[in-house]
Amino acid sequence: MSKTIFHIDVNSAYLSWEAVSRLQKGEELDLRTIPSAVGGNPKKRNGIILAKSIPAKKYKIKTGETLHEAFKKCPELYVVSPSYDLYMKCSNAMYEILKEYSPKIQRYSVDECFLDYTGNEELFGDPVEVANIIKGRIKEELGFTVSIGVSTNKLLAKMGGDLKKPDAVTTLYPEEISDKLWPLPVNDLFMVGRATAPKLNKLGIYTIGDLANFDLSVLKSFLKSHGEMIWNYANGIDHSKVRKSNRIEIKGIGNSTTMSYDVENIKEAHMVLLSLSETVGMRLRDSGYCARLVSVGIKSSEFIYRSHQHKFNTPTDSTQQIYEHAKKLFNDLWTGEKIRHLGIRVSEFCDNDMVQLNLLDPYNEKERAIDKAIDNIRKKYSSHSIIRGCFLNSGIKPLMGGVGEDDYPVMSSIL
DNA sequence: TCTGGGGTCCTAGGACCC
DNA sequence: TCTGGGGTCCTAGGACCC
Repeated sequence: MSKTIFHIDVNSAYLSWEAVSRLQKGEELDLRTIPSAVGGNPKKRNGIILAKSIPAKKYKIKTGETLHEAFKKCPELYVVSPSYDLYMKCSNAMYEILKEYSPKIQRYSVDECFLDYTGNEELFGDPVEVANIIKGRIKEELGFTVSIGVSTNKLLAKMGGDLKKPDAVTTLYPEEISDKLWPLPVNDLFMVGRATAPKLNKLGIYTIGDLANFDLSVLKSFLKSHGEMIWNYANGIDHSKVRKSNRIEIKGIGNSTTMSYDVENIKEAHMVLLSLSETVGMRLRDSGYCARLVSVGIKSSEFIYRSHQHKFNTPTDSTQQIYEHAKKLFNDLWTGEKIRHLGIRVSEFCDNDMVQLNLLDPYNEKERAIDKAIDNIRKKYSSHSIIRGCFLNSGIKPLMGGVGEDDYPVMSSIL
């Protein structure tokens, strides 16, 4: 029996949500009606556009470009800083509406969900009509617009929703693939990105249709399993399930930062690592896991990225231990190049069952108690209510991670 | 290209074991 | 001492997503 899947995607999510929130607070101005954007700190060299309004789009402002570039194109661009707590609230509110139409919902990202509508026709009615009702309710009750794709699997629903934005419901059923999907450029296909598209072009593949009708075995010899996957996608084949998730199970936690200047001495680099360890450690403990793999990555001023990782037998969630591992990895990795960007990631999780841990772990209870106490103070007051002394007057932020602003975004509890 | 930050998955090669 | 092949684990790096 064939399934019925919806893909729901918030249009320019961050910007829409900022606009709605401001209107609700009584502001007159609707950010969506002027050239505006959500972006990182414009004074820092790494400030970039995270989302833009439709009027901003007319100035050819693109997501991901620097604020500097954007201002050159549109000097009067109105830029606001991101507020992740707000986005999580909006995302949750949308999820609450979706839940009324099916229990099988996968929260794919903060602004995207898959919904398995299979078998619910008798309860709520025709899929396209219901998709329109959902779209209308979100607009009416929450104040922002979504695009919904309707089809028989997740891939087609997602590609379908992309066909028309904003504020639209679009079907992409298997019998519509050749008309609606195949004429599109191949890089519009999910999982065909910057690296794959030129390779496909070299094989004479320019549209999704070209890919769908290309010889699979030849494609596989060039692109291995990735080739087979995108060939399936081009033909509308996808057997993945809507994985029910009111919270997504996470596999890794990482934070990284581009420094406001290139770091060239080891002491400063270590401070940045400590700062990142603090954020990663807090999030890890908050998630209820311990990790047994730590990796460290460096991006040089020439944009060359390298990483080292280390796996160990005793899982940990201690800030201090994460930092010690990170420091060792960094010292192995660093050859003295100017450092633009540093990152730490932990993965290979297991539950942080206390009893077992205390038996196995040299990381003593005192250390654990300190981490816990600090976490509680930060949760109760603010993330900067307690910081390490070494950061005072150092010019280095004591808790790094997250985009732009100083506040550590507490997202891990839901995504 | 004055190129962010947070994720996931895959592959290749080396080490090590039987 | 030279030689094998298969399996698993670990690490580095690449590619993609939002």
